Order: sequence, then C-alpha cells, then structure tokens
Amino acid sequence: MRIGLTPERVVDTALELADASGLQNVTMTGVAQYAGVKTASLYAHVRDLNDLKTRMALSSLDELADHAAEALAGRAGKNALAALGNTYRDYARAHPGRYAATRIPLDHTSAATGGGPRNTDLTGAVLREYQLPEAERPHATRVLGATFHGFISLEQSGSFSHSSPGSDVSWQRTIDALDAMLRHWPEPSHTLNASHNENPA
Amino acid sequence: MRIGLTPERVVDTALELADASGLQNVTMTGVAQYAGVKTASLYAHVRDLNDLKTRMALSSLDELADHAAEALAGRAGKNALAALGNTYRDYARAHPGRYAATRIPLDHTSAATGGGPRNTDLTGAVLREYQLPEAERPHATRVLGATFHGFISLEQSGSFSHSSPGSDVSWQRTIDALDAMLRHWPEPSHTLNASHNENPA
DNA sequence: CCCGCTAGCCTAATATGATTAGGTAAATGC
DNA sequence: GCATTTACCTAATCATATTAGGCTAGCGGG
Repeated sequence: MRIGLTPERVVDTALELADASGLQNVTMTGVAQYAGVKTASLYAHVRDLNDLKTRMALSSLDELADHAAEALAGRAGKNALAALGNTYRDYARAHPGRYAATRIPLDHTSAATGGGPRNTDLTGAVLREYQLPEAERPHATRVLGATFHGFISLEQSGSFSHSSPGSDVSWQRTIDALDAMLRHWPEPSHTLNASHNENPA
Repeated sequence: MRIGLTPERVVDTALELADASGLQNVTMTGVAQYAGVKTASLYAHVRDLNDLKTRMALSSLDELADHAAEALAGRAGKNALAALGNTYRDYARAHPGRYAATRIPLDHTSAATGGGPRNTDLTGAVLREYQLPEAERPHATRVLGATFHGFISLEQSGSFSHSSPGSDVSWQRTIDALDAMLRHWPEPSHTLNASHNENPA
C-alpha cells in the first residue's frame, strides 16, 4: 500500500499536525503516524527533524507573506497598518502551528532566501504613507514587527487571557497607538537613553 | 560523596546551564551532569522536567522584577520607560537562558502568584507620568510589554543581525517612538479596524 | 503478458533522554 | 554508638531520532 510520499507531502502533513496539536507534537513519530507510515520512511524525503522544521518555517513564512500581500493590495496608511496586523493575528489564530513554525530559527541562507524578507518588505510598504525619513524606515519596520510579534506571542501564551479587558480591545488600541506613533515619529535624539546603566543585570 | 542538593540548588544549576548553553539544553541528564550527580537523583528534589521548568520561570521572573524595581526607583516619564526597557534587554543579553525561561508557559496558579504580576505592575507604574485615562492603562501596558518582548525576541533570534542599521540604534529609536506614542496616545475610536476581513487565512 | 529494476516502504538495531522502583550508605538525632 | 532518615545510586522501562539493510509494488522494455 503505497501512499506516494514526497517532501512536500511530508511537510504539509507536519504543518497540519502542528495546527491540530501544536508544534511541540511535531515529531518524526507523530508525523509518520499522521501520514499512515512508519517513522523511518520519512527519512527518504526529509534529511532529519531539523530539515523538516526548516521546511515548515519556510513554507509558513511564504504563506503568511502571500496573505499579507493580498491584504495590503489597494490599502494605504492606517488601513494598511491594520490590514497587516490583522493578517498576522488572524493567521496565528487560524493556524497556530504554522505561525509557531514561523518562529523557528533559520540559518543565514534559509533566512535570506525565503518569505522572511518578503514579510519585512511588506511591513516597509505600510510605512510609505507615513512619510518617514529614509533613515528611520528600518527602525520603524522593526518596531512594527516587534509589536505585532510580541502581542501575538503574549496573547497566545495566555498572558492576556486572565486580566480585565479582552485582548480584542487591546489589539484595537494597539493598532490605533501604532498609527499615532508613526504619525508622531520623533526626531532622532542625541540624548542617549543610557543602557547598561547601574545594574548590569 | 554528597553534594547536598535541594530544590533551590537544582533550579539554580539549571538556570546556570540555561545561560551557558541555552534553554533547549536544559534536560534532566544535562542538569544532572552539570551538578555532578546521576539523572535519577534529581527526582528527589523536583517532580519532573516540567516542574523544573516552571520553577526556573518563576525564579527568573522574580529576579527580573527585582532588577526592574531597582532601575525604576527615582525615575519617571521617559527616563523610567528607558530604564524599564533597558533592564529587560540587558537582562536578556546577560542571561539569555534565564530570560528564555521567563517565557515558559505557566498554569494559572503559578502565573498569578509569582513575579509575572509584579512585572506588569512595574510597567503600569511607568505610565503614571503619561497621564493616560484609567481605561487606557491596561492597553498601554500590554503594548509596552509586547514591544519590549517582541524586540528582544526578534533580536535574540538574529532577525536584526544581518540588515543594515545596528540593533542598538533601533532599540534607541524604539524607546523614543514608544515615548512619542504614549505622549500622543489616541482617543478611543469607534471606527473598528475590521479584523477577519477578506481572507480568513 | 511477463521480466527486471527502481524506489517506496518496512523491520531491526542503536542512541539519548524521561521517569520509576528499589537498594546502599552517609549524615543526623538520641 | 546506634537507628533512622534521606541523599544518591543502579537497573529497568518507555518514547523519540536516526541508520542500515531488506522486501515488493508497480513501472518500463521486451
């Protein structure tokens, strides 16, 4: 009884498994069972677990960039900002395993090649209407990425789920606040906000 | 040859190991070797690996809150904001394993008890000088937490390390931008930033 | 229609890590 | 100095990753 496995099918199976039972349950054994095959058979299609995970990350990053690109089409300013953020958050909720896969550490080559840079570029595109000085763009891109990622991460780990306001409202306000931040982007200051001050941790 | 292990010593050993070789290398076997003891011996002091991880998280969260409290003493406004952010970032750099332990998911009871809430309260305290309406406080607290955590997380995973501006500069600008965001905190809008719009992911 | 080969899948074996059961001896208290 | 506690150990079991080598389904050529 031959299933007809290919590297792609293995990765897709792993991604489904991840969404269904969490990235931590994506093991060779788990994927094999889910695919109706013995564990060792997977090694004909992916080098090892690390290879599988890397492919999962690249696939998810790509899918995410596709969604983001579609959501941004024809939007600008705050609408684009909200669309981008919502795309990430909605994706994380609809596909928690795939979103988690997105955070798997990649080696330099994989990181430079895949959907990662595409996502960065799309974030950069959102900034266009905010007219920031050229030199400020990368920083603003990073803040947006950090805030979106951080919010989703905290939300998914349950950090928000047991304090008063629902996290939907906070998300709403986060978008509003980021929009305000971009519209009032500060001049580069020469006053250092002294790091490594008194307590070297 | 008795070492004189206690739960605390086991946890401290695990935390040192985490800082030295990464949280992913904190295994019963690894901790036991590091402590100069056989693996099974650890089970007299911690229930299992999960218990160990939980204790690591609580210990680190507490230590982090201590540092933050000390850093905030006598500061207000943007100075307090920068001090808080720098405390987190410096801690993450000085103790990557402990910081990572900080992100270990906790059950409700542990989460409500330990240093987690203390950290949240300290973030709330930073907002005092920004005079936000009572109802906006929790949202602002969450945005700050999300941005700090997201930035540090992206920085540590190397996402910033191979694009042009150094991440120190971006961090500087992030603090400036968050300060601007808090000073220009937007009125609650009734215009929904429509989530779940076209592509349900 | 059948022969032979390629590949897809399997069994078997090894290694590492978690966890439990039960034993031995060092420290502690009387 | 003896008994008890308990810190630590050995041995065994189970799950997962990974490698080596075997079997056969099903395809291409005759």
